Amino acid sequence: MDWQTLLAKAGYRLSEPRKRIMKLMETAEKPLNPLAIHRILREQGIHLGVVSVYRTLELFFALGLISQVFQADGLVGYLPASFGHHHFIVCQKCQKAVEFSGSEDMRELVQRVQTETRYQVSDHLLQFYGLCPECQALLEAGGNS
Amino acid sequence: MDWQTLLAKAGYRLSEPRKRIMKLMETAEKPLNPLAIHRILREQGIHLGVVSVYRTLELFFALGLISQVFQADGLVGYLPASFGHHHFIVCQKCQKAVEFSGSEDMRELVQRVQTETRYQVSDHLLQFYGLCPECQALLEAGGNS
DNA sequence: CTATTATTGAAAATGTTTTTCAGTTAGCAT
DNA sequence: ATGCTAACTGAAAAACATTTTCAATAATAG
Repeated sequence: MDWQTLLAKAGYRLSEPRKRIMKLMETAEKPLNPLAIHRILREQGIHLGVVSVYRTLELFFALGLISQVFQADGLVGYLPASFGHHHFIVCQKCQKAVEFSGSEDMRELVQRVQTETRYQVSDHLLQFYGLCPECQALLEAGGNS
Repeated sequence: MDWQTLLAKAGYRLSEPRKRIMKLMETAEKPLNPLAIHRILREQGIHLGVVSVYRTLELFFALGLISQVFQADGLVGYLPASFGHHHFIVCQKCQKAVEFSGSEDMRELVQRVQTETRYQVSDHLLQFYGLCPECQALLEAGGNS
């Protein structure tokens, strides 16, 4: 089920700004924050107000259509969220973000944390940082000179 | 080694605002953001500028003396960071945050992510959300009525 | 096609963070 | 203990980011 169907089923309209914003995020390789989205779309000649960006992101995030991605520089950006449980890994050099799946591997850790803290775990935030293949290759090419 | 020694060894001074801010975070059970820290200290009769709060948090974070804690409501707060590898679990009801240790349990996941994405993992962001013992107890007490 | 109302964006308002710079203070040397 | 230095402070201003207000526009159901 694509995002447009999900949006309609949730009772929201498919407006032009919403389409443009989602399309931009779908074609972006790195997370984009509200002001960056606004600037880029303006540069592309698409006329929209910054408040629409904020509202759209807020709605899409609430509906689970997009995910927050925490960049190494402290900024928070957004990228489309695929169906099911997923997280992102972000390149510390070029900010390119790629999704990886699931949380099956964390069961032991969750158990330990629950035992250790006596909290009842219900959710988690997980993200990795590292170097993407391309930046690794650049680094290795530079390292050999 | 306590935070004061670490700060001195890094070449920074132990000013009154810095002491007050750290003390507040040390006695807080929930993460505090810059404006909350400023407000609370002002309410306690401690006169300091909001810019000192921002600068102090920035420095302490850079030195690893405090950690960012992502609250369920989307806000980011800070709490003292203990030595070594650690993360936080935050109560979704009362915001109380407790630290838990380490990342030994994540080795398998890291391996899988590296294989899956071909990224070279160097860091990660991990936080859990759930109910603290006290809120669990309150919920159970309410559930039985 | 029309009517309805969700959605938009400009402008204003509000909130947050950073810069500037003169005054204050932590801590080192004597 | 005292003096000195430069790190640090905070008020004010500036800059930046986000939200509110409200009339106009547009998506979509009938």
